[in-house]
Amino acid sequence: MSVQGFSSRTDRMLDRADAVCLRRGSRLTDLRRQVLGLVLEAGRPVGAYDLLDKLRTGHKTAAPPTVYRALDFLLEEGLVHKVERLSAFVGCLHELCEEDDGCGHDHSGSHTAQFLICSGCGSATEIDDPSIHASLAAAARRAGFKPHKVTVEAEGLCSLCSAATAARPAARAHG
Amino acid sequence: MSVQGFSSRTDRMLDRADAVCLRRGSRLTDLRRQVLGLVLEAGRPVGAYDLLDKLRTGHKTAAPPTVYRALDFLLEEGLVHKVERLSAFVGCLHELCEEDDGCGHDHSGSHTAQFLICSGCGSATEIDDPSIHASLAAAARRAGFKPHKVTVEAEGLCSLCSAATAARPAARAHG
DNA sequence: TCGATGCTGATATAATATAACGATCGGCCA
DNA sequence: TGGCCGATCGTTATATTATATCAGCATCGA
Repeated sequence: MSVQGFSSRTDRMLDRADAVCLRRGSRLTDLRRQVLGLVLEAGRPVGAYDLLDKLRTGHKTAAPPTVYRALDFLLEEGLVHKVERLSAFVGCLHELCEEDDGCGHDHSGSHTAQFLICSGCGSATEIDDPSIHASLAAAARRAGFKPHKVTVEAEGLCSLCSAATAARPAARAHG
Repeated sequence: MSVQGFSSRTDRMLDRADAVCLRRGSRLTDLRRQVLGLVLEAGRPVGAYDLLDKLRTGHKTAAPPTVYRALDFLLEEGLVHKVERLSAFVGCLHELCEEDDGCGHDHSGSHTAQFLICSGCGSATEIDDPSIHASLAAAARRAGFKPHKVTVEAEGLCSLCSAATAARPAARAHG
């Protein structure tokens, strides 16, 4: 059971994650569930040591390996992604979001992630554009390269920050 | 002047880099030239502290900021790229390679990089696929996102390693 | 000459990630 | 039942990557 109270939305996503793991014969332990919950609640890329701090509020003994091991598991299962440019982690909404039920993607084992990272507000929006994926797959094939894990990251300004910056050049964040 | 002897190929690339900087009004100082030379000679992604070690053979006093400042400059000028997945740096062949004279790409200020990273032999091949670029630009536009720096990294097996692995599963490297 | 700017030297420290070893828990099967 | 085994986690220590800060020095233009 969770020591911390997560939002009901997060809890539903955790239950989905649980089901996914069950189906695959892997175990979403309390600790892993806790870490995944923290990542999901953050709603933005969050660093391992930030997670560690939060984890410690309900788990005094946690140390770096505690959170890194949990993250390794979650990455392996495709439940979270790492944003390389930020050395930070985000939940994979395509796996866990109820709104995305019918998107048809199967992320299991593909380990591919595409992000639009806003340097204004720090958000990272996961896109999963089939045409980017296809172009990359084609280029790899031409090179005789067999891709295993693929990272696509664009850093720039989201629409809100871009509008805000146009209005007042010193703007740092929106909502 | 270089303290270390670089290959004549590297020297030619350094001269090109010098010309590029001159054209832009930036300065490829001895130190920066030295660091760029080390990156180019490596011929594969190389970590900042590896560079530091090499730099120290001819420059006893070098410290981390020495190499990071040089790398920041080189990144800004598009003369090297950072491979995020490896926290390592490679020369941008499209800027510096004589063979690529007529490729028509203008990388200046675009800060985009696409790599095929082989986990077998540690090579990182820069591709610069226009269709990947176009797909990404289109996806960003649809999201109202203005990309500034773009990273595309596929980790997997290059053709040589893939062949070697098929032949003898324990293989680690080719040539 | 003066100040502004850009580059480097040098020390210290922050931030991110892993190694290594032992303890515990559960399942599995002789 | 008892013992083995693999998976998970606790704990300490350390490795790796990156930045902050301040001082010195050169260059350039006013």
